[in-house]
Amino acid sequence: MTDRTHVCGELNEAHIDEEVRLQGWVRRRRDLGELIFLDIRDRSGYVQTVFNAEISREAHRAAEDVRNEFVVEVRGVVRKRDEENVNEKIATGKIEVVAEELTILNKAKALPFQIEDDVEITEDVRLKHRYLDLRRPYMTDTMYLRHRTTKLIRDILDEQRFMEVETPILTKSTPEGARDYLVPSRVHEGSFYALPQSPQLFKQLLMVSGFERYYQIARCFRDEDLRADRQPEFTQVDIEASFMGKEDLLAMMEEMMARIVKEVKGAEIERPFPRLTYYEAMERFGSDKPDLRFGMELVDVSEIVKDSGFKVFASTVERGDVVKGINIKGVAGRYSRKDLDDLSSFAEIYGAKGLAWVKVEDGGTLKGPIAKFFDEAKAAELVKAFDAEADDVLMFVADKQRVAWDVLGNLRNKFAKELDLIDSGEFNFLWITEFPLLSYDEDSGRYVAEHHPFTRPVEEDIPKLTEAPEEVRAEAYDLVFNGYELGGGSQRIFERDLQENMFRALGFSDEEAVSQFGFLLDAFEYGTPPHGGIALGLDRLVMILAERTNLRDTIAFPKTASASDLMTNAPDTVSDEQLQELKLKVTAKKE
RNA sequence: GGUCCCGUGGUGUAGCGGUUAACAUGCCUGCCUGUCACGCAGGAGAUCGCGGGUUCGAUUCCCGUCGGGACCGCCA
Repeated sequence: MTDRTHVCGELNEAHIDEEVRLQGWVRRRRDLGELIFLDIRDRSGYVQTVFNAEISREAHRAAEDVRNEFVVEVRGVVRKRDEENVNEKIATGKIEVVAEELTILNKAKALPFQIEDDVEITEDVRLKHRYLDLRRPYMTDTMYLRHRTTKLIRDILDEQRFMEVETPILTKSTPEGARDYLVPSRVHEGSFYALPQSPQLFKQLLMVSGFERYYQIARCFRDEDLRADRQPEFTQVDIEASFMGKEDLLAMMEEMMARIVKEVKGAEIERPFPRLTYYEAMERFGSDKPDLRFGMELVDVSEIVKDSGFKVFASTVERGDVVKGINIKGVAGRYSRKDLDDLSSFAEIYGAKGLAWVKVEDGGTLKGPIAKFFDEAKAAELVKAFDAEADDVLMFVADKQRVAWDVLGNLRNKFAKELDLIDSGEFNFLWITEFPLLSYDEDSGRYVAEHHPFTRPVEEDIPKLTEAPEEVRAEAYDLVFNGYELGGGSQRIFERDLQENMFRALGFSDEEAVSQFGFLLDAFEYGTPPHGGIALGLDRLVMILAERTNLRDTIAFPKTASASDLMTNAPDTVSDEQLQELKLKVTAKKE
């Protein structure tokens, strides 16, 4: 076996009359008797080869035995196709290779599914045969897009004098945050490593080390339930910088995003990215990761409806909650009374008791089950508040602020999708700033960090850390891309006493703080520079760029919704010997 | 932990309280010199996910279970 001389997808008219040796997979075989066509595919694409019995009886004979996905070597001569035989649909369609010799390098059984883009295959079949699924051009293309994105990120950060440093995978379990994946230690019986949820502490310690600009394409692990955009192991572009203010960091990230979108999608995006405070994002869009490619903003009508005849609304405002709504433009004719009533179950998912609606008719008249509660003046006020016209539908939620935000934010996205309001060619980035530093957790009866415990409070809010923790804003920023949370970062605490105050605000005793994070507190005493950073979800970035709605399609070997790998059958039981070595006893019921 | 959807030849689907379980594609055989989703003719291939129940009879209805998917909770 000799090396190939060319790759299939790059053959063109410049190669006419050249003798070539190709190696690849048989994409498809078309047998016309004395004439056989084999499409030969490699990573670069595919090209048609012709086996004509009149040219080589032997090669033709060999081609008769070939089947789809055999790996073959074809020696032949590139020929221009006759005008009528040109295939405009493929890159190599103007030429073909006249085969003189065929060697079967390896056979293939009939496949569980065809290697094509346009076939629907259920997820479990794809995952069980992932190596075949990845042969499909659209999967190969996505993995290549991922590679280019990653490469670009490395190039850009390198230009900016960032250095890549690897941090441990076997690390320490710390309180706060997601559930850890644990790894038992053999050497230290009864002790466990944890897989990192992120390299957070290590990257901050690298700042103490004076590395100044660090990055890592880092694998992270969180043992929480999965979603379409959440895998138990995922990849973060992890970045940290000393002596680099927030503005410089955000500007650099914006440039990175712009270059990636340009390179991968060929599109220009506007900079600087818009910024919304957390509160504004929630008030206007009901989400801390709003998709700004469409409008449909939330409107607070509490003041209008508080003295209306509709008791549900009035009493909601009475007890200090809110009535908010959105205007779904031009759909009154499209949705029946039943369609709109049925949306209540959608609202209930997010904890609302229900959903109210009115249709707007000519002249601003309201129609629907609750329309009768609003007199002419109130109706006019509502129409004005929503900037409503005939054929609009107004949807209302009367509930706690949080619930109103959630329901309407999700409703907004649902309708945008349903009404096809989103231009898929648009790339929308924005920053969300001024997150609350802490929030009160009812279950544990204490404050928990919204971002993480190392996030720096906004300077002027620091005094409030003890008396009014929920009012403290964080020096944090999230990057939102097309309605997905792409990443988040913050300026960090770098002083021991402030960090200790933060731990106290989180309800840690000083002993607990030292036992869990003593190494960090100690490090802060040896000259720690001001620093901050950000982490981006690489899988999500690729997912959005590849226009997928599912993270699995951007990961070569992903897990199912129940966190298993159908190809290797992980996780799996282990032998008693292995357990004994680790001094572990399994109490789970055997199946 | 919870809610919802799906499970039928290799693959993707249809179907129905009693069927010879249908269609497309793939696979196998034969024919074919310009195909490129080649075509034509023929053929093989299904314990209808698994267990239980209702019924004279269940692939079909019910319950459970397993597997896949989406979502709520969870994810600093």
